[in-house]
Amino acid sequence: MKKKDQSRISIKDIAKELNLSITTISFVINNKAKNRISDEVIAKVEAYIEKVGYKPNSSAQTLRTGKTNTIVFMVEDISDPFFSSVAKEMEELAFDSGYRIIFCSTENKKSRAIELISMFKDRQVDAYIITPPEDFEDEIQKLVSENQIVMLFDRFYKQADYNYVVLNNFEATKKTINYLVGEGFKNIAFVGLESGLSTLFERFEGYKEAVADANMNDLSLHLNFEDVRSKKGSDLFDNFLNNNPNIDAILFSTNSLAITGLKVLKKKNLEIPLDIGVITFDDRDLFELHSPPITVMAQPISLLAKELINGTLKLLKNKNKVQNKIQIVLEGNLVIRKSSKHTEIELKRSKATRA
Amino acid sequence: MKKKDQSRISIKDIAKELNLSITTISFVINNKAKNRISDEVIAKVEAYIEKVGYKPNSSAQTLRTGKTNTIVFMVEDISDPFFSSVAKEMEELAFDSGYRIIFCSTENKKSRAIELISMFKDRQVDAYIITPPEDFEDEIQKLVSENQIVMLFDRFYKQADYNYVVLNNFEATKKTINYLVGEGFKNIAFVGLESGLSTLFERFEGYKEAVADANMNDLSLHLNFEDVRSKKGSDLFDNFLNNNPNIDAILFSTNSLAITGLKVLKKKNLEIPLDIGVITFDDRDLFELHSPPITVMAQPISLLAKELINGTLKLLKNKNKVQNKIQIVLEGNLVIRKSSKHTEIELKRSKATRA
DNA sequence: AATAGTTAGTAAAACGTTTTACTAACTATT
DNA sequence: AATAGTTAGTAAAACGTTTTACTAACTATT
Repeated sequence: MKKKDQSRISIKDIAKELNLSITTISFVINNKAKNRISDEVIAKVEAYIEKVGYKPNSSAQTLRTGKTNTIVFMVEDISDPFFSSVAKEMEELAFDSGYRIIFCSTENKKSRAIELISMFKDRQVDAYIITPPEDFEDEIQKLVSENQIVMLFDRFYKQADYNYVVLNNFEATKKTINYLVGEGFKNIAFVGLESGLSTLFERFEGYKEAVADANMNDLSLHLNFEDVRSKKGSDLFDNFLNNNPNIDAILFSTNSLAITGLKVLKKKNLEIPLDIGVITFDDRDLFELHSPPITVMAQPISLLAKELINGTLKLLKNKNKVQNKIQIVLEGNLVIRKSSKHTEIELKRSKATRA
Repeated sequence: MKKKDQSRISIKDIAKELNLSITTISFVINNKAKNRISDEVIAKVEAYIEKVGYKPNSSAQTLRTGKTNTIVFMVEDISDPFFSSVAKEMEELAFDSGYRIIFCSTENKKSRAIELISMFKDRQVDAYIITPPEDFEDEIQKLVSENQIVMLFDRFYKQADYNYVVLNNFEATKKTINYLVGEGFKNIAFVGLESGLSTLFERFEGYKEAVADANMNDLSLHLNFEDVRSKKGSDLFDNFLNNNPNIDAILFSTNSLAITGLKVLKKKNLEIPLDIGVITFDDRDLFELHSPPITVMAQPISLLAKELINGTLKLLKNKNKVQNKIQIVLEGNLVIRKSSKHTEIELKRSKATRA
């Protein structure tokens, strides 16, 4: 019957079929028909759309309106459970609002992040949720100055006026160290990353302040991002332990660092917490199932996802209006397990004495 | 100078600026200028494009050509490390070929998968890589009959003629069970999912055949997908162990099942492998770091990602030509660790005797 | 009866590309 | 010198929407 039976139906087809103009069809589709088009016609059009299962062509809509209903979520590494679990919850929330999330990984590389942004600009995404790699503020600034909607996640630039959703890393770390001090640990080490990123920087600052408050020394090791999962990283950590035999507890600044670290501790046959207490940022099944279970400073995944999506949707809704920046700082949640309990140590010691 | 200085530059702007037609510009952009447009003009246009940083508007291209350079990757759960690590490698490979991957999670729900496919049809993605949920063959069939490019991943429909990249689950499981038999385990249990999905079905079939070959009994438990991470799942597994006290080894059919299972084993204070040997499908940091480290039947992540992308790109390239189905079956890789070694058991026993 | 206002629509332009069918001007061939 | 072929381009239509500016036919008001 139809000329091109195999391709999708368009507004034009509907208009022809119902003997109406495409304008009328468009008005009905976009709920702009009230007080303009008679109720009967509206009903007729809606019924026909329902019947044939018409769906607008989104590239045509995008071409015309400039909107894509797409939000990009650019993280360091989508296979890191912290990022992928936030991603999954965001996907869920955004879907209900008619938005799609596109995920991608920067590998913490500036050049890759620039390439990705350039590609997404071509695709006219509506908003950018970005976990910026090292040395990226200029690019963020550029994006913002081009009137794009930008939300920073996990790390931000304190001095400037951006939208962000982050953890209170400084306080979370202080709380963690204070807890260790309270448990009676005397030489608390910090294993972090060589980095200017706010997240990592603030965690280290929190550590330093808490340690100083307790009249303890700064015992810290900082690896390069690319060494964390390599032999070099393991070796550096191993040496660090050898050179500082007095260390009786460690805070790992990221979950990847903790995994590398735990492997080394295991190889060295160091018993947790008897020989060394352990705490890490970010919760994972791994830490819960570890023997002994590892105490963690957990980030509120669901809340982070919710704030990111709500914030971004709000920015989208009020685009082109003057609006306040969205700046949200959430608190971390210390989950205490056996790896950091001094009571465990005493238990073991008393057993050893009895034996 | 320009009328609309803030918006992006278009072909029209370039044509006007260089006193050429938009056709000419388009030919140069799309490398169709050879033998048609003089070398000087080509050079001039290319230089200008470079200078102003022109990038084509992709929704206009999509509207005109029907292509989006986008591949959707629909998995069960993007926060499952198995899927997210495949996703990450695919993203990398696809990027180099000018394609973008869009990830999304079905949660193994048919209705959700249908919604997602409908949305992606509106967005005219070029290809679908799908980990289908339960009872989804009709939908896949429909998609294929609409002349869409569809590649199945992880699970497939054996009787029909689809494109797929999967593990040889049957052989992988047989190999695993044969290994356990060789180690001297006598009552080997299988913990799987109640499911018609080929992956899970074949794993169970492999188990049954291997166990029968060894003249052992089928000792299996099958949970519902939604119970795996819940208390109900743990309780069912706990009861299963209580009701079958003779079990001396377990194969978990997925990594999530193993995590649930390991938590229960820990709570019950069962020692691995002394009280019970453990093997699971899929490798994760968790299994390597576990005490004792858990033996796994690992899937070849990088190879899976490579085959998926190469296969899909090939399908895209030869679209509308007659072409063979892409049907790839990869072998699993048994990584033996202490959780399944009978030598470990003997070591412990001899120690116990000496004590 | 003339005028103003309302109702129920429509025509046409535009978003930015790609591609088909054309052409003017030159060059080579008889 | 006429013709055929080639070179180097261009005009215009089309993809499927949204939206502005218009209008014909009523209805209400003076």
